[in-house]
Amino acid sequence: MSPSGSGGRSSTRSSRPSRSRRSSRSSSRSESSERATSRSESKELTRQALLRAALKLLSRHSFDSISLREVTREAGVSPTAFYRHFDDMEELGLVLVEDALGSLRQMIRAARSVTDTQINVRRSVQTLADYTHDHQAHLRFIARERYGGVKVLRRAIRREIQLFVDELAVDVGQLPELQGWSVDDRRVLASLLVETAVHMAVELLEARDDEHPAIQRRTESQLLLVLLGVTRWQPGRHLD
Amino acid sequence: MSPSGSGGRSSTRSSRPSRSRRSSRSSSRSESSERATSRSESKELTRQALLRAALKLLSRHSFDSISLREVTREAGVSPTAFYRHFDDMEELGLVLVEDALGSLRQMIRAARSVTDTQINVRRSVQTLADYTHDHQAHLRFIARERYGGVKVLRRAIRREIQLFVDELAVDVGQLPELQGWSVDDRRVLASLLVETAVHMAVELLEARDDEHPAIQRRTESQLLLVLLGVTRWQPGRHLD
DNA sequence: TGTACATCAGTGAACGCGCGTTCACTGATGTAC
DNA sequence: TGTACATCAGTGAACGCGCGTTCACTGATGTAC
Repeated sequence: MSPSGSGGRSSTRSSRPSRSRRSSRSSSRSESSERATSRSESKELTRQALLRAALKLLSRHSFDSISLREVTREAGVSPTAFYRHFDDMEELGLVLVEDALGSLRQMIRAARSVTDTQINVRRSVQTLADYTHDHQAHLRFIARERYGGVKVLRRAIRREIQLFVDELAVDVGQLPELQGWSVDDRRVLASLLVETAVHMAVELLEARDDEHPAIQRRTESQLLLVLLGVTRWQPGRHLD
Repeated sequence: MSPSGSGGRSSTRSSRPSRSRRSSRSSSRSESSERATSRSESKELTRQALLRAALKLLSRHSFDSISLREVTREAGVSPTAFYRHFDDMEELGLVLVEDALGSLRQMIRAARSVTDTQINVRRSVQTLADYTHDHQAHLRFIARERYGGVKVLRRAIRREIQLFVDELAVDVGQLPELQGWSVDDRRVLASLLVETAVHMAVELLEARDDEHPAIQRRTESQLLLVLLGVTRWQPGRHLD
């Protein structure tokens, strides 16, 4: 049975074509087979269906509490098929973290231009908000598991967020106002910016649509407040 | 069987005296019975044992994934005894949220004096750090379930944190630098301070002991950065 | 104080259910010639 | 192109287990007189 096969157990599931994936003309293009990767292609489709199914379940439950059988049921596949793709749920979880942090990494990169003028703050916040809207499932998963019940996932998320902060710390070092700031001072700023961005993202996920503008405006103000502080900061002098 | 009774299923459990709770002299103090509340007292002990057991399990797992039987096993009580105290796990969870937010409320109150001078920042951060250390289980639970898989808990936590922010927003309004700030501006500041405090708390919970000083110092710097921004903030002028 | 009855916190057996994992299997896809 | 064999993604039955909840119960605590 294919991921979208006729199992008929989960009531509403998006159907995808599981056969006839080759729509190009059948004229022999070359000597190699025209549809050579068919088996591995369909295996990959099932793998993606499992990941998508898990992500869907994770919008309502924490990783800790979803079962292998639930995931395969949602994916339209028998429980045993799972083991063709992952050793266990934990391995699937780590793949999800990687995928999701790809999203988060892009989001944080979009925040890089935050540290300049007021216009940029507003535009960057809008970019972050759009990104959040387009990657709700991944971001919700990250927010949920960042302090969730599965240690290995917490660790993986924590490590990646630290990398974002370090990256942003290097980046802000190029701004004129921050000449002469120590690495530590730049990390202080970077983590505050990242946390404020992440906080906006998770607030947007929790909120009703009509609350979004207020949340974005609040985040804009908070970033401006921080940036005003930056102009008065005396590197290394505040904590003597 | 009492919470600390001879069930003998969970291997290491702290034993508490379940009898002889009256240590005061037996001289008839009044006409009413000297140990009249014995039955309700021991019921309360079991209730507390269930809550404590749940909190202990929640240090390693999310609420979503712990079972009623696990909780009663940890509490040293039969599964059916649970229903003498709570309708279901969700009800127990809401009680835990209330208890834990009592802790968080005190913690945030300790942060109120943050908004003045550098000395106060350092002292307030230390107060928050001490508080975190003393209420690890409650704070971990809040951090985990704030964006966790159980909607009713998320809602309860979210609502209470919003109350903290509002409370702090009123409080900072009395500072000389904030005269003339609108309610919205004060809330912007208050939520930034609360989030920074909460973030420090959860970072401390995740970190090794030797990492704590660095986390506290970073938080001090972040709060100072924000407070520097406050002195340059022009109420209502930044978002025209 | 003593006795007879009521209350009720906690018990233990039983139930049907979904779980993770194993196993031998099926049949379409892929490959060698 | 055609045939014979190999590969392997996905299947379905089976297992033992822990789950939430029900039920009739026990016996210590509480109360009325």
